[in-house]
Amino acid sequence: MIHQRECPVETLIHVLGGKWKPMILWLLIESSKRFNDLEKLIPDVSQKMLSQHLRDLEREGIVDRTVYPTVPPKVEYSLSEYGKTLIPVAEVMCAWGENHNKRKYEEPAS
Amino acid sequence: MIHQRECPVETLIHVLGGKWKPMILWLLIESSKRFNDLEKLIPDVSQKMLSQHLRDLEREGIVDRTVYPTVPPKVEYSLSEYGKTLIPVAEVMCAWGENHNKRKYEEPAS
DNA sequence: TCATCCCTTTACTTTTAAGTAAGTGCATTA
DNA sequence: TAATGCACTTACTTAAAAGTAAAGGGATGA
Repeated sequence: MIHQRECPVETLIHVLGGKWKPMILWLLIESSKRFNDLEKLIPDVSQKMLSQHLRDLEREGIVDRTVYPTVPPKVEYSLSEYGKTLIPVAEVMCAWGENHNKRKYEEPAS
Repeated sequence: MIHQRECPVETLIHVLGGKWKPMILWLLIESSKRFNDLEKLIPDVSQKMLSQHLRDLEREGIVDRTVYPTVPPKVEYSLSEYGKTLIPVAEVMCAWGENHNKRKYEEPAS
């Protein structure tokens, strides 16, 4: 499982690597959401960054983008079937991250 | 396990987030290594970046730094006990990343 | 007629990360 | 005397990521 010269950990980190992508993924794991919903749920994200990161995730096949041709337009973002393969990974990462945050909080002077 | 407002996935990505940290972790999972070993094993890393990322990982408690007061100096970097908690996480991330790379290779025009 | 809503895109600026090159210290070897 | 090896650090430059502000398009409601 472990080779010397390649490090696929980088791949995952690259896919989820932007400043906002983890949060977007997290919210879409919960349920599909519209652009505006995400904008409201992610404090301080700019429309540009949200749009850009959603397009990145779409390009990787992780997120599906469904456009309903209504007026005003409605666009729904959801995890693709492939994107759902990230859920267990995200959960493991989440668990470690939560523990790490707790650890930092408990012993800030180490 | 899933909360609305926090996303600990970000924590992990932040800890492993630099350009070289995943590779460093990967190599240290395999075995402890010296500065020069890492430099040779990671193509194109500069001493500055290697040093900086090692210090980051040390600060997070993931990597132990052992100095042997010999001349020339010998410094060994190894995974700390805490750092070893990252191994299963890295393996899950690695597995997903490998699959993702394969997928990309198989259908580059999706 | 004018503003409104939603989902963007574009042009420009600022911030952050990474790269480059050189230098440090000290003991051993040539 | 000078060069070598190891493990860095510092100062400076460049590249990448993110932030800001504004505009667009097209139907609907006031």
